[in-house]
Amino acid sequence: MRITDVARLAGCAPATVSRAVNNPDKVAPEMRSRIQRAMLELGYVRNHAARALRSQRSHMVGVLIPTLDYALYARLVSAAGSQLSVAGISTLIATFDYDLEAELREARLLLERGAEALILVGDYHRPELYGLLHQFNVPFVNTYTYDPKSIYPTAGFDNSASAAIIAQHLVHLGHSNICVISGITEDNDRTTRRLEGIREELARHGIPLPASRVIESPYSISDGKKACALLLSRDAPQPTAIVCGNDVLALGALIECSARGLEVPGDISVVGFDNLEFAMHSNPPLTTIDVPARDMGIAAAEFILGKLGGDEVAMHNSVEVRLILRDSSAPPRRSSPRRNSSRQ
Amino acid sequence: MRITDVARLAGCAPATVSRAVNNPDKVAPEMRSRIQRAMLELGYVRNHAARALRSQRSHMVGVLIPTLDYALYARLVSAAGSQLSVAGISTLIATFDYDLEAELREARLLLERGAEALILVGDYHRPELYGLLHQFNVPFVNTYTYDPKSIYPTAGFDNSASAAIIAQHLVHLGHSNICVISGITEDNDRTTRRLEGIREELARHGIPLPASRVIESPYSISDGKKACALLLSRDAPQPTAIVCGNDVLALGALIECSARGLEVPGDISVVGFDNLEFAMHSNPPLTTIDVPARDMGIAAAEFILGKLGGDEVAMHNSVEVRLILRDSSAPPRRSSPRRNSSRQ
DNA sequence: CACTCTTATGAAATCGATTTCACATCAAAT
DNA sequence: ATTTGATGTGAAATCGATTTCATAAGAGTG
Repeated sequence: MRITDVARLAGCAPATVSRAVNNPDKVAPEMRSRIQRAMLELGYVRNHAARALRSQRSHMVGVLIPTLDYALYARLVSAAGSQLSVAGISTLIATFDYDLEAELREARLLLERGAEALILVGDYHRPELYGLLHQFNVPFVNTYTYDPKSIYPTAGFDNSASAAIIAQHLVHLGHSNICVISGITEDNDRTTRRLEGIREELARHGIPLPASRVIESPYSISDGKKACALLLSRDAPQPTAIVCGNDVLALGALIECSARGLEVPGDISVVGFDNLEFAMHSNPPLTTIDVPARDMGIAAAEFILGKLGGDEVAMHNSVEVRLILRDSSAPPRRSSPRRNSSRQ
Repeated sequence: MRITDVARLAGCAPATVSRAVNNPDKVAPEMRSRIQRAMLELGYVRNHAARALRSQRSHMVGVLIPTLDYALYARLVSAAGSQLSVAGISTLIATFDYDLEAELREARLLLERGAEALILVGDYHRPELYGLLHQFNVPFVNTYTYDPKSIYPTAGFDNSASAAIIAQHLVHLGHSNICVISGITEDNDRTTRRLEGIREELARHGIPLPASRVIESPYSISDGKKACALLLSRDAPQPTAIVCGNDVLALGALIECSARGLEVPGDISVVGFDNLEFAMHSNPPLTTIDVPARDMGIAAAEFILGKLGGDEVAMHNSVEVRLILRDSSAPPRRSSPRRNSSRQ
């Protein structure tokens, strides 16, 4: 079922069929409908490999995300995907499980498969990846980060500043005995910067954050629970607030607190980051930072489309994060360790 | 950076480079390493389009799932993906948002892109999809379903029988005043069969399930809450148990019950289906059916690999579901509405 | 030693759609 | 009426790796 078969049935040259498919207005209406009919009759489906080979355009864009788990990146991926698909571009999804070596391997595969551009997450990547991108002259954009000073395009938000917002919220409520459950920071700029942002904001208010008050934890509810348990069983005054690097860890912390009979937010405040769906349904509902993942996906797609179209496009696009106040955060009790420590 | 460049640098014919890449043992070791060096030096990456065009093998398999949300299919996809990747096959992921027309469109795109096989979800598909698959002579497998009588290959489990298991569990506990929150059944064999399974099991015990006791609900926590609220505000004795078509709806129901001051399982039992991660962490932990999504993905991949390799493979593969007993189900209270209704 | 059989390599054809270039036709303009 | 330009179509070259077929060199055999 080749293009020549369609051409034969329609009584024209293959070139004309090709035009009818790719540049309909270059073909006379009568001929066009004849070709349409022939294609339908034969059930013709064009051969993408041949098309890509000759035209040097694959009409595919690669999206390289850490994981499909927890649907964390699902909104970004599907928003970008539908944005790209209206331009006739399909998305190739690849995951690397937070392993930058694997990311490099997958990127190579995507390029081999002809990806015309890449949407990445974060700005920590192996130098070889940037090299590849340069060598192949492939446009790309780092999402989940926004950094106008970066030489690489970004589409996202400032993780450090956003984390600072929620830390500040706790400080303003009166907390000073604060602990942090961070995501694993190794090879991960999002978790690293969020932790930095928290640390800096606390420092700005004269609150130190020694290593003993920070636990890095893998991304799961159970691990969040464990981390929280560890923090609460430290040989030290119990924290009045726990800042979590994401909502999943925060949920784990919430569960651990209630398992220990601690009231949230009465005894202890817990805050998250991401505003996943369950955050508004947890008990109590979670104070968190809303990350507009859809917008990021759209921004990334627009950037890529612009680049591919040869347009002049802004290198950096930011999306708006918002502090979502719910019931998991409140001022510390007056009889809290905070007073103790401030009395010292 | 073409294969001829590598050949020139290595001092051999393009054909030899091709062999060195695809059939290393057909090339003398000395020549092979010369070619390797040349490829590395030039940063050669092979052109997939050309390869696919000539060899008529795309080394790609399509996975067509309803949605990326809730990571419902993430485990299946990633398990299948890693299984396929060891055979040098990449996965193309496409989603259709529970719209069978969209599924058909996406399938066409996948085939156009050269997918050598398709992994599908469920066995409700547009007839045209089966037609396409036949026309292209592309192997495929329906996952999330197991039906040895089907003429199409399946890899999964019997949704009806599995739902019956959990319904039976409630009946054995002594419940007879039972309501159901089902997923949307239109165009969806999984939700349809689960509901059927529940209905049949209850009927087997002489418990009818009139339409007034069943609500179909979209897939989200909020919708689960709403559905539960609707059931609980019916003008009828309150049910002693609610069977939910999946864990997300069950979580919504759990939340709604506790918002109404109903104790689970004291006042009312709630059960789910899927055993997502949060099910063990909900309050109370959720009685549910464990669906081994990984195993399904692996089974599907193995089937596809076998088919592509021309092996004789079993048409139908089942995976083991398990009833997971947790604290959200218990016998009805003696003073429960059940007694009232049986007295009438 | 002649002969067959492997094994390693190269030359050239090939996959199927796109694209360039050429050509014919017809309308508009001088 | 001739020229110019626009438009629609076809012939043939092309994209880059693979594969077939041919051949040369070397290994093994009687």
